[in-house]
Amino acid sequence: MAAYNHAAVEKKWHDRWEENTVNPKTDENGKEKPKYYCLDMFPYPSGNGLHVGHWRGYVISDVWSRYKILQGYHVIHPMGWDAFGLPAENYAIKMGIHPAISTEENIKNIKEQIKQIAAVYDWDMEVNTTDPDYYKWTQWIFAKMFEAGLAYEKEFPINWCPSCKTGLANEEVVDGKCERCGTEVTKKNLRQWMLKITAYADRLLNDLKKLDWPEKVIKMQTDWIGKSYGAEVYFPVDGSDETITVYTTRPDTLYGATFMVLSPEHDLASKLATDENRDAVEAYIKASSMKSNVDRLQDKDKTGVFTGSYCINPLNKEKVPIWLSDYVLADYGTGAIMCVPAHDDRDFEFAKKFGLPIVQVIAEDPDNVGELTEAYTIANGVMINSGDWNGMRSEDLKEQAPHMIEEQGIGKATVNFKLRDWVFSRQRYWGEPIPIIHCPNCGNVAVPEKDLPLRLPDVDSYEPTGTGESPLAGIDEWVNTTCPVCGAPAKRETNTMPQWAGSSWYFLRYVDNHNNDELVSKEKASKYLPVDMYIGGVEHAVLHLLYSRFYTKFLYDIGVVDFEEPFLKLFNQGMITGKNGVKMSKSKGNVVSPDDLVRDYGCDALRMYELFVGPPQLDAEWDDRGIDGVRRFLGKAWNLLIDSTENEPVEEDEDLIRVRNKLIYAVTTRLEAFNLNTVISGFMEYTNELANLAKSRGGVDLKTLKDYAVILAPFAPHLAEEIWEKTGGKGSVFAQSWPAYDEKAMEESMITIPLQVNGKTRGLLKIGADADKETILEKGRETLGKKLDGTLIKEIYVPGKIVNFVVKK
RNA sequence: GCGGACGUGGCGGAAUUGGCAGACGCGCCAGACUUAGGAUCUGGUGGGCUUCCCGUGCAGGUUCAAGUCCUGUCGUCCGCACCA
Repeated sequence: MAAYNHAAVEKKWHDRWEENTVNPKTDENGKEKPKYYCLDMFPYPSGNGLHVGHWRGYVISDVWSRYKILQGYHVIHPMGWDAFGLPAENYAIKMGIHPAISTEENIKNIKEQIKQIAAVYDWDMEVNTTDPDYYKWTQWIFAKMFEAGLAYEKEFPINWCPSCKTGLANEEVVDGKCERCGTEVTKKNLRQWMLKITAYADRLLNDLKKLDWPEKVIKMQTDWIGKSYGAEVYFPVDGSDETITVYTTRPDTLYGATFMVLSPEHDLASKLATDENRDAVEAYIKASSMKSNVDRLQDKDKTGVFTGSYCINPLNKEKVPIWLSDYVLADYGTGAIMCVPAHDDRDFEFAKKFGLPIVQVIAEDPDNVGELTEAYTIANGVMINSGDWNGMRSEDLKEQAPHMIEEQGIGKATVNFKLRDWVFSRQRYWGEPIPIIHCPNCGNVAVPEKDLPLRLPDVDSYEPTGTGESPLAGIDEWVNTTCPVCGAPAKRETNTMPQWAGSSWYFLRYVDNHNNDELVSKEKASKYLPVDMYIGGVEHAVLHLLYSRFYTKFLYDIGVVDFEEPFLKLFNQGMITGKNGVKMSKSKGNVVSPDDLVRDYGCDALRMYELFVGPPQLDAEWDDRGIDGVRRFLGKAWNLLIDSTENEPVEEDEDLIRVRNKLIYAVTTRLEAFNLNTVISGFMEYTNELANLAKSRGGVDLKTLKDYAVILAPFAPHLAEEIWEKTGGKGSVFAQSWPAYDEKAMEESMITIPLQVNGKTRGLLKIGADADKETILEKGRETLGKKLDGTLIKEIYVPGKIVNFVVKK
């Protein structure tokens, strides 16, 4: 028998799969809903290729898909290309190749790399976001949103990446830096297309409850949406008609409001400055506008300036001074706050710094109120210094105050969200043109459906301009058009969409990718969707995953799909890192390429090692050396199994049946629990046991061989096909069904019971599995002998598990 | 500061309901086969003062029995962060 030659075996089956002679065929018309598994985001063809970290997600989703195929499900496991956007465009600019050309080349390369993984993708379902037949529907969705009033234009200071030379969504700014390139984000006043994702805030929040997603991601989305309950309160400005409206979550502390702070961007900011304070106020407003996001985040020392004006506290009619400070955010709530220094850390700090009065209105013990050394921030106590409210419990008042204020006409109950509308336009070339025409008579008009796709024109210069204009703005013959409504000369919108536009709905298109009349047919959408399990890293928790949910809800509202959530279950796999947990990247020089490993150890070995490195949901440091162990295991399995097919047939016996069942049990239950790393160790453990049995028997029996081939197939498909063929099996191993296990057959005739004295193991008792309690205790006492010296107080026997003697010395 | 996850041999990591801590693998040690070994195979491998004792970050607690449950505490990593 020849030793395991992975290269020969893998080439053989790779070729057969390519020739399509033995591909797994699943039953399209099975009675159960097909299972749909998908990677969290399809790859963007960047030109860098895949590293071993990318492999992990692909392998996990493939193993699961193949397992479900073997269980008889019709499995949808598609793949496609997220090819618009910055990475593809930046690569093209760097290489000096038009993005359309470099994208096509990169797709070809990365497809070859993905084929190395030997995953069962249905390439007939392939989609590509840069294909006009695809982005026709990306544009169609935008046009529908425009019709529904969810896409609108607005000019305001947006996040601007000076390196990428484009505007960014809030979700794309991480620690004040560009999510893509790490450059510090600045503000730029620009006319933008916005998507009104805030209109869906409540639904996006509430429907999180329906999802089988990791807690962490649910939490991140919940925080990002950031719903809070409170009240708006009206503070008339003393000696003026103006009123300042503030938002507060603690209207119960209204009597303690001793000053007001407006953000420097507030409409009234400079208006409120009295003559003697005007210079200081104007200087402060100017200084704030110069501050970058990062400065504003990092510099937590409170600064501020007094306007000279006062408001009237609507409850106690006290005069309270109005200040400006940049710790108040312009775009949250009303951009103005009432300050209760006694019960808010930030207000406390501000009051201390500028010598403003502090009035405590909640006390743990009203009869014993000392001076506060820090803010008392929890609503847990009795109201004091609060007029009619004195004596009430603050936790009750916190609930009632919004309505009491509303009845008095000095405010109203309100909810607020941190979620902001989505800055949707990009000043870049490589994206879907926004299908809007600006008409002097009709205003903004959506490009009619019959004119979609609105093709991205070829240009000579596709580099970003940096002026806030897209490169498309320079193409007069494209920009100038006529209004589809009135026929007047009009101009096209020249901004493009962000990369998220194409990736927010691609999972819908896979199942009906050639449909020219609809985004997806109703029948196919309801037959195959939503996605049963979505697999990927945590990095899209508030980007892609939030956007896709929003898109899906919108498409539900306009009747395209009949479900509101796209991904029922989400599995977050951990990242594969280089040494010391450093993220793999070209610049760090710690990228491990799968190519050499596939050549030297085989695809099957690499697939199994990707799982064996650690629990799939945790990060794992890559260490090349570990793959030796998996390769040795496959060699052992080969020797055992192929030998057995070549030697005299072996009859099955009790021991072989027992180990076979234990193996199937271990693999099945661990797979079901998604403990993929321990599935591999289970294979190793029981393969060693089978090898021991095989020594005296000259091999293992045919049933064991066949079952082994089937359960190995999701993990090491090449080797499994080879074993299956050698056992005389017909067709592909993937046409077989997953074997059942018999728990009865797993039982041993002799069991080993640990004998403990006072909870510490002091001996072992090997005894027939049918021995009764008395026998076991007696034999146990005998075995331990003088280790039991002392007074025996208690004997505990847990059937089949353990014996514990409690002895007093 | 808030929220979450995690702390187990030299390393990656195992351990249903509390029931033999360290499965499986890497590495290391010894041996076999070899002209050779960074190939392959076999055996060993938590620590110690080795008839016995100690060991799952640390300190307590509950229990016949704790990696697992409870209280406190320290550390690492991640996410959010002036959201009123």
